[in-house]
Amino acid sequence: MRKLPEGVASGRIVETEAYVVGDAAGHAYRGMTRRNRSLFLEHGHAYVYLAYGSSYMLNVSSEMRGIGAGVLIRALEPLDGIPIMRLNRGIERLRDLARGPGRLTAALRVDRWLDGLDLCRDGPLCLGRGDEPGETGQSIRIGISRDASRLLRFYLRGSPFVSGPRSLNE
DNA sequence: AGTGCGATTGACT
DNA sequence: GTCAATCGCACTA
Repeated sequence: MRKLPEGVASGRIVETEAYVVGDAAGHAYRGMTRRNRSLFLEHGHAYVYLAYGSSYMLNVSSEMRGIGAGVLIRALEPLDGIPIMRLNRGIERLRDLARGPGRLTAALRVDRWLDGLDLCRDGPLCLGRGDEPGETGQSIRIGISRDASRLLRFYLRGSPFVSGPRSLNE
């Protein structure tokens, strides 16, 4: 759930990727740096960084304080504040509003200022209860070369709101 | 101080 | 399907 001056925007997380302890593809692999320090916060904190100079990525730290690991939030099924997301994205199509990690942060207007935020407490950005879990599929991660074969991407099976090629979403 | 490179996206053939 | 934009950061010297 994202709180903005115009109102609340929220949705159901339908796709994630895990970057686990000892993961060569994870940003925490070579220790703590200025950019990745939020990955080492207690589980449930936001790690936001800029990728490719234009897209923000939203992660949730997943281990105890001092251990670097996290989960990348890759796609959202928009539920509330859809007009707000449409304005933030500059497009109309519901399916594309938050399908992809960079699109998701754009739709929710998530940027570096939210880095380090506790997502389990009431605030400008927070996680809610997961009603309707649904059937989860598993695949390799997208855009990853190191540790490429690990099945650490999780998605809601059958959801039109997940990103990635069809071959990974069966 | 300089260099190389992405956990992507949107535009285009 | 292909491809370039874009910039903060980690790395080297």
